[in-house]
Amino acid sequence: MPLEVSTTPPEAVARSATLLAVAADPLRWRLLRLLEAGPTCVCELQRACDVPANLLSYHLRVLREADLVTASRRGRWIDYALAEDAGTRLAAALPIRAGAWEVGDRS
Amino acid sequence: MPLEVSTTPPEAVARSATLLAVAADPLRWRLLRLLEAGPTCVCELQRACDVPANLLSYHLRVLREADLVTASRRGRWIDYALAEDAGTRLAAALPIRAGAWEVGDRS
DNA sequence: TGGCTGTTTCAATGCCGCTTGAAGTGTCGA
DNA sequence: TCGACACTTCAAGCGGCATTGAAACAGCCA
Repeated sequence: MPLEVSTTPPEAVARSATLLAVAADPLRWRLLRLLEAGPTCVCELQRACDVPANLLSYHLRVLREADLVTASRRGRWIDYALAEDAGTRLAAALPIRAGAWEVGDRS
Repeated sequence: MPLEVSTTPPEAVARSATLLAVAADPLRWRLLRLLEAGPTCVCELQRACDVPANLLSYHLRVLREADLVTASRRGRWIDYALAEDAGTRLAAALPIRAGAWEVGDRS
């Protein structure tokens, strides 16, 4: 018998991997980190990141479609904010947990 | 003054993003999860994942080069195991932490 | 030694995501 | 209504990474 482990369903693996991939881009990583400080309008993000506006917009869209951030228009500007569960969902998407090798072995 | 945040150095961002990208592949995600149960030889991983041997070897190499796993030969077989700090390093590579929105807003 | 299994490396291909330039939408002020 | 500003969308182009097939390497056993 070849070591029976509770196998994770393929679509759950895909979801986790995809979510991690969203955070695994340097620019998006930075955006998430910036937004941790609170809602921020695009122009401010742009000043902080120094990238062309359309590129910024593209990556913000990726974050939005992953439901990691939300956007809301305020007059002429658009504020982006971390989704409430963003941190939780990212942490949950990791394949292993910190210190896991110590507990190990759920039989 | 445009919201002074302690900015993360570019190479640190790159390291984190790269590490996350390693975990963000479905097959590698699965391998990490499998290895969480303890050291496992390649042939067993192959049975669990159902992928060609050379492809498996490629992804194990990626994990090895990211220092997320270690390999050790045992006779004819090669055992792979999670690196001790694998979980810690992955968790530390996330741009935001769970529950961060609650503390939020340092004005 | 020769053959077999387990595992890795090499070379080549194809696809997907990042980047870029240009055009489009929406809002405000003159 | 016109123009300026903030931001998004569209259409290519390019590069890197995952995948594949074939060959190489390493250890065991006859």
